Amino acid sequence: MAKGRYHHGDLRSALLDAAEALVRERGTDGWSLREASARVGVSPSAAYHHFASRDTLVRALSERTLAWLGERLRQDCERAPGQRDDPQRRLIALGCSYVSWSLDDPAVARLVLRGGATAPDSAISPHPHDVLTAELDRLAEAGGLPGPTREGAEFVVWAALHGLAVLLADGLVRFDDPRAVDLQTERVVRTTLNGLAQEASHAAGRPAGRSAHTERLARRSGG
Amino acid sequence: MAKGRYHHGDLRSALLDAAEALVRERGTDGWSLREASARVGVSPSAAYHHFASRDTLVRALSERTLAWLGERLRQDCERAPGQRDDPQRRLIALGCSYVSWSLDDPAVARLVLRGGATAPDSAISPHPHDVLTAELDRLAEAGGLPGPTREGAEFVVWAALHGLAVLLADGLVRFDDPRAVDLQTERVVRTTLNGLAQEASHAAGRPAGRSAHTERLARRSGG
DNA sequence: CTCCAATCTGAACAGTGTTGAGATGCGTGC
DNA sequence: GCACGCATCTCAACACTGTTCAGATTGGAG
Repeated sequence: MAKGRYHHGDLRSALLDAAEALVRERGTDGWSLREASARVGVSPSAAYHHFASRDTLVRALSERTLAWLGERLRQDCERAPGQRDDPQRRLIALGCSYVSWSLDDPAVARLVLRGGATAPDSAISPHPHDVLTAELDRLAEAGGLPGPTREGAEFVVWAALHGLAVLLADGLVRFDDPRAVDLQTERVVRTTLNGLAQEASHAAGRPAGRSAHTERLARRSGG
Repeated sequence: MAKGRYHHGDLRSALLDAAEALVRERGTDGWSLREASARVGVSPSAAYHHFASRDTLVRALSERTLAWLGERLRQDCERAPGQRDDPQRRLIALGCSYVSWSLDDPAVARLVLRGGATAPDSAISPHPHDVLTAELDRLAEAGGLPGPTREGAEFVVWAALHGLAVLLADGLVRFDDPRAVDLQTERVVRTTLNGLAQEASHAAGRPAGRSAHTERLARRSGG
């Protein structure tokens, strides 16, 4: 469409589409702004009327994908197998959705998960992180996260899921059977949630002693 | 040293040093092979007698750093506070060392953790992953991972730690107080290990139903 | 129908990774 | 002590990149 026209119509999203396709074909960094422009049938400099720089384009693509992912996570929570209201099942579904996306679309996932798009403002809606937070709230209300355990629980669950997603997207971990990915993800979510729930009982023990890192910091600043 | 000499002496590691410094100064990707060569006082093409491409240089730097990190993790396990033989304490020390490194040297960490260096062969010794595995073995021998829980436990712990490290290195998560990082890391390790240890008792429940991902796969291949 | 502002083009700039032909000098064999 | 081979490095060039800017083109408002 729009072949031969001087004004393209919606060059902005056409460029985003081309960039996304190029990321899939040539890898996260194996493409150029000029290539994307050429694919859309437009001169390289045309892109600069829609994006301040190549990096801005990448960031925009990242935000678009992140919003799409947020919506997908939300939907897959609803479609969770078993009783729909089991908060743990929903979190497992969220995790599997997140991880399997990064495995099915690794190049794009690398681009997105590398950060930069997750800038503070950037009106990404729904942001994946917010979807996770909401599900954890649901679990807490159902009594799955007793006492003060809820606070900061996002970090723990998010780190575990994000870590698995990144390891898979970067190819640092491989599974032969695609079902193994789901099983592994389920295990990670279950383990993390169980560990969190159990936190209250073990809570007596305060973290004792400084870690090697804190030691280093203290030595450096003369503390 | 070696100023003005035609033959540099040890250009290979000099280039690695220059690249490492540039990564710290200008960010993970904000530097060029030419710049590194110039800094060493050598023509750009000289680098190609030591590295097949820029990417090879990056990978070599990555491997060098990974080996250094493995050694650091190993040492910080020994220097764990409290009783030196407590396997959980050792694992917490390992985690704090790993995470704090990625926070203290984020640009280099991004380069390394992005993968590619962790190729199957690449004689990285000691590989950080192997150090973790060894510590988990130690924990299992001490009875901390009952029954079949040990199998695949690396994935869970590694994912959680890696996730936290990557989130911090990419700036997606920030902590004001540097002590908070250690506390958060300790929480992640504790939670994960507790969750794993508890796995045996919950083990009756088999993973029920397919996730949305497996559903998609099944639909795609007509299963 | 005219004109404006948004949009796109074309040519140019500095800088990039990479290559190949030739200069240089270290270490080895005599 | 000396010549020579070969690893090492230089120089010049290639195609390509992101980016800029003056000017051509056009859809839509008045």
